[in-house]
Amino acid sequence: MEKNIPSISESEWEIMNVLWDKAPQTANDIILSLQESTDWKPKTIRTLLDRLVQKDVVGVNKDLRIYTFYPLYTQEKCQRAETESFIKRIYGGTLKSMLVQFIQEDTLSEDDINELRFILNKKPKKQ
Amino acid sequence: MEKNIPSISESEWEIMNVLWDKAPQTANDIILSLQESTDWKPKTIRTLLDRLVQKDVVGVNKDLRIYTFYPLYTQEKCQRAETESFIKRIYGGTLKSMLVQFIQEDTLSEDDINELRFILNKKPKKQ
DNA sequence: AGTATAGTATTACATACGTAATCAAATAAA
DNA sequence: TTTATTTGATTACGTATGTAATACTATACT
Repeated sequence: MEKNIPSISESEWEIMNVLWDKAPQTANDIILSLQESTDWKPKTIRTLLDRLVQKDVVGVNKDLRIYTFYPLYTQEKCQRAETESFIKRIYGGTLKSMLVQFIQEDTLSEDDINELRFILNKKPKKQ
Repeated sequence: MEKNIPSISESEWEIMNVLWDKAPQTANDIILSLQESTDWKPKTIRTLLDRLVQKDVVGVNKDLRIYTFYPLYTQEKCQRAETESFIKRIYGGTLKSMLVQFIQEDTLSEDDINELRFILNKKPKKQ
C-alpha cells in the first residue's frame, strides 16, 4: 500500500532539496543554506518548513530544545510522484510523448542525445 | 522578444487541452467536452475559461452574441515552458537527469526504450 | 407582449501558497 | 538576576486556485 505523497509546492521544494542533501538539520542550518541561494527571510523559511511538517513530508525530532528536521520520503520517490502527475497533466500521460517532442524540437544538444543513446544501450535487456 | 507565457493551473490545462484539440469553440462546446472527462459544473468551467482569458492565454471573439474562444499559444510552446520550469524545479535543470532516473528505475518498458532508441537514431545528425 | 432559457458578468468562499511579523518561552550574556 | 537573543508557536495578509452561485441581458417560445 503506497501512501500518496502530499503535494510539495515550488518553494517547499527548495527546503526539501536542502534536507535531501543532508539530514537531519536544524531550522537554522536550513536557513543558512538557503540564504545563499534565495533571499527569503528566516521566518519565511521557518513557515515553509512548518508546513512541510504539517503535510507529513518532513519529520521533526523534538528531543532536544532545538528541533531537527528530516525528510520522510526519498528524493527519488518525490521526483517520481511529481513527474508522473506532471506528465499526465501536460503530455497526456506518457513520458515518451514528452521525449519525442524534446528530441524533435532540438531542445537536446547532439551531446545530450549521444549520452541518452548510451544510457539506453547500457540498460540491460530483460528476459 | 519572447513574451513569457502566464502560468496555467492544473484545471486550466484541461480547458486548454480542449481548445488545442479544436478551436475556436463556444463556452458551451467546451463544457460539453469536459462533461465527459470531468465532473465540473458548467459555471466552474466558465470561470476557468474566463480566467484564461484574463491571463491572456485564451482569446475571445465577441463579434457574435455567443462568444468563441481560442488559444493564444500553441500547445508545444506551453508544454515546453511548463516542462522547463518543472525540470528546473524538480531535477535541478536537466532533462537528462530526469531521463536517466526514469530509465534506470524501470519506469519505461522495454518497448518504450526500444522506441526511444529508434527516435534517437532517426534524429538526423547536425553538421 | 410576457416569460422561460441560454449566455455573459459579477460575486463568493474555502484552501493553498508566498511572504512574513508578532508573541512566547527558554537559554545565554551582562 | 535582569536582559538580550535565539528558537518555536501563532497570527497575518494578499494572490492564486478550485469550485461554484447569483444577477443581468438578450434571444426564443408561448
